[in-house]
Amino acid sequence: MSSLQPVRGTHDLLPADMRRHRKVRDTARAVAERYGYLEMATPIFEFTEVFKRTLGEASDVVTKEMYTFSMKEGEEITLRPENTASVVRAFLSGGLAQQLPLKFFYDGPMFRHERPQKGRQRQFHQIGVELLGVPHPAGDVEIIVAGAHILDELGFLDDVVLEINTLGDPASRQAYREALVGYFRDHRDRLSEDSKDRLERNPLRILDSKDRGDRELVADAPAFDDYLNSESQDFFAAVLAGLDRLGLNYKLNSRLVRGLDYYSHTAFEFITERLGAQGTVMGGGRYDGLVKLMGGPPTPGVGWAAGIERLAMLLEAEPPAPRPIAIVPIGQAAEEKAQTLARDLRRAGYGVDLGFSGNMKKRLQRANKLGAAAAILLGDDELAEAKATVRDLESGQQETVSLTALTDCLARFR
RNA sequence: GUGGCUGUAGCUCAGUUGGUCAGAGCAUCGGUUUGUGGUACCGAGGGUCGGGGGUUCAAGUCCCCUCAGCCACCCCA
Repeated sequence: MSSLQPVRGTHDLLPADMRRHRKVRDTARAVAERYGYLEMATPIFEFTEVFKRTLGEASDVVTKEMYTFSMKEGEEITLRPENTASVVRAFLSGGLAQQLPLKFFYDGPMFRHERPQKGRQRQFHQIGVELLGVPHPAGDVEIIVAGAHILDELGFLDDVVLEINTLGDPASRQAYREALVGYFRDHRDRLSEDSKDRLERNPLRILDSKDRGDRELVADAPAFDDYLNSESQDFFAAVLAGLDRLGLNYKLNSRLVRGLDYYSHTAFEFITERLGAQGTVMGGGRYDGLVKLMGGPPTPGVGWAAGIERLAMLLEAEPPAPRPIAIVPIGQAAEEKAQTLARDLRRAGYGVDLGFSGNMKKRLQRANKLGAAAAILLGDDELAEAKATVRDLESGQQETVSLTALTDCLARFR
């Protein structure tokens, strides 16, 4: 392997990629702010314990996907594999429990040592929102609707379906889980290898197995509905009613589950067919047990996270690069004048390209390549009269104006 | 982590049964045009054929290992 290759599963974001990412981030942040979700950021690493405790010792992420480092002082730190645990940690560190409810938006890199694939990298980026302190189904509804709103603003709500399910409250969950484990234990020999493993670590996930044999077993497995107590049923019904009221379509999917114990009630994913197997573009749910699990006061929470790379891939239009105005000096005197002119125009708010070398032809070629909207030709002829020639690079038309009138003349290229 | 496919100039690719097979288009650079870009024409540079090892008189072409990408599983955003 060449040391000049980027580390497996990492990618450089060159300007064109960056523009797509920024489009996603900026759109998401702007929409989130309309719902009152304010941007915040946590460090990209935390004490390993923060993730171990919350994600569960047995979870895939903790057992094999974390980038963990031992520091000289004996501390163990981990590059964050997701952001919810960090946000809750910040909530507790900052003593924010007095200010509920809280609404946060974040974006940033996450790290997971998985096998790379399209839409799945080892360093990837997420945007996300968290709503803390709201026990009502209206909170779930707001979170989901805000997510849909972002997808809509990005232009691909139609390419995505919202799948939703309930995991019930802890009591319902526990009862169902026991019934499920009992059922699958009785048929253990018919389970796939993967599912035998899941049976110990995360039995609910068996429901979502793609294995044929598993699916046959699942078909006759106990149904969650029979174990949902009335409170849980009412809660879910209220969430769905809220979505209905706001006109957001969804598809019930009883196989959609979350493995971790702190999850409860609502679980949802926005899924697209356009990205192959990595079709989940935004996913989240309610995590009423998390804050307490981390040692804080019992505090309900709901949120989602979305993969920026995946969303960026769905973007139809290439976000355009900024179009500068090119200054093309001809001759030594003009070159010096061009520097002060560039300064003045930039201060006036224009994007200005001033090349460092080359004759007129070269500079015009460069201006064209950059997509410059206009070129300002500065030669001896113009300088002698304190004028400049402004050339519209689209139409090819040009006119000579006095330097004092230049800013006005350029206004249409803004 | 498991299985499968792929890897030739900056990019997209062609290279037939191992023997002028190191090529094309685009891009880049130069010229036609020493005050006018985008079009056109002419020309040039650029590749240890992902890397390493092996088989052979001879390997881009066959074998092994390795790295990376892609697809699926797993997991999830």
